[in-house]
Amino acid sequence: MREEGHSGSPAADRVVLHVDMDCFYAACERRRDPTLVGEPVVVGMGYEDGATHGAVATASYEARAFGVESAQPISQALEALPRIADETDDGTTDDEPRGYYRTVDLEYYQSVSEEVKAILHEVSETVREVSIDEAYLDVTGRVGWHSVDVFARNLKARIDEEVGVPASIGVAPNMSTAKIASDHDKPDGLVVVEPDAVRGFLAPLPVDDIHGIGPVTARELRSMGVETAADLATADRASLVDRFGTRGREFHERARGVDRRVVEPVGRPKSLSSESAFTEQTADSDRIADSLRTLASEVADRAAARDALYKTIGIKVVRPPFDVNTRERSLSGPVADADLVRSVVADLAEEFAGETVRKLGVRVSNLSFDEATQSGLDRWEGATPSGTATDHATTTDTAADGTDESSANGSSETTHEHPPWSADASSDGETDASPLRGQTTVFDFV
DNA sequence: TCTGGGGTCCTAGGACCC
DNA sequence: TCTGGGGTCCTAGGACCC
Repeated sequence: MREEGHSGSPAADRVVLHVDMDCFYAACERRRDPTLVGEPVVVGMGYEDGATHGAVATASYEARAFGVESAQPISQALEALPRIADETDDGTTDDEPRGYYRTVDLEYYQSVSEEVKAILHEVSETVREVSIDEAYLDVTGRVGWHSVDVFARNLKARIDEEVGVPASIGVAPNMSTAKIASDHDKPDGLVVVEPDAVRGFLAPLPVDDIHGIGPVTARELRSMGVETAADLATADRASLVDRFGTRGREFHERARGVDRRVVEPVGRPKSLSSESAFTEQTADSDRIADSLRTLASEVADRAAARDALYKTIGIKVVRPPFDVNTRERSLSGPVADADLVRSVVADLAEEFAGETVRKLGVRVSNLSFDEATQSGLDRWEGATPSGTATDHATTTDTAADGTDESSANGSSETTHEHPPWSADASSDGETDASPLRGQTTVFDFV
């Protein structure tokens, strides 16, 4: 990420919003099925109706109240909060709490996300979309600190009224603080941290509220006697760098409310991957080979759909209990060739022949996006196969099963484009005009 | 707590080159 | 025979995020 140079202007000059949708997947399910409003909703990944495997992708606050957490195994979530559909089962009393379980429907969530993002782009020229449910806006020069609270409240209201999902917004002079602010009063929160208030706002927070500090780093920091952002802000920089490398310097700055990153749109992806877990661990070599072939094809298709060339092909093999192994091989030049992906994957997997696995993955990385492929392959075909074709030949040599000669330009795979989002549900006509909660937490003390 | 899927970034050692 | 310092690329693993 680019950093603002020297420049006389302090970072405090920026007005950055972090928009974070609340329990986004669950909110989408509620938008589609309003009877879920106010009910405990659990959205599971790798989960199918009636099954017990998979993990919690999102739990509504009502479900969280029963101890359901995101990333938790579905089996555990079901213990904490049985499924509504189980009601016909015997032996349970009627007043036992029940939850609605749904399977992720990413396409639908994407379509809802697009609607939200469209609004964000309308109100700000500078938008960084971080994920399906999160974005940064830089509205410096458009909105001042005196009016940003009204601006943000209107934005929240628009998203709620026009799309029908709740958002929390944090406003601060930089990305890091805005992110923390949006998290501070969830759900449906609005927290404004003015430049003079940043240090005071951050000071009491636990270190792991800082983006980039997870459980491992937090534990290590605590062992150094660093518990809060204030501790971190006043810690000795040199020893932080000593312990954490370049991240140490970053942590120190973030804790002091310093973040020179500029809000800019995300660029091209750096890697593409597909993975999938077996419902039960297996040593069946046919199943494993099959699964790898499928994953390889998926990844190659997705790369083709994005006009991406890749130079590195890798696999991930997870052995019980949870032993993650990765292997990768770089080619001598970028290619887009599904057959090659499959054969390199098979080759890399040989090392694990006979092993019991619980999960497999395939990844392509070292991506490049060639203009030529964007405007159509024809121009390429006759032109100059030389460079990549020879590269390719050298790489297939290393492949055990000697794949036949196909060249970088020649993925014969048909690309399965996703259909355009079929957003059903236009605006839900009768949702009560969401009352502006009108509550803003403004940190403007010094 | 027996663990889903899609990503990003950092580290560290080794190969290789000049 | 012993051996400097800088740079880049490759690979494996790990922390972290949503």
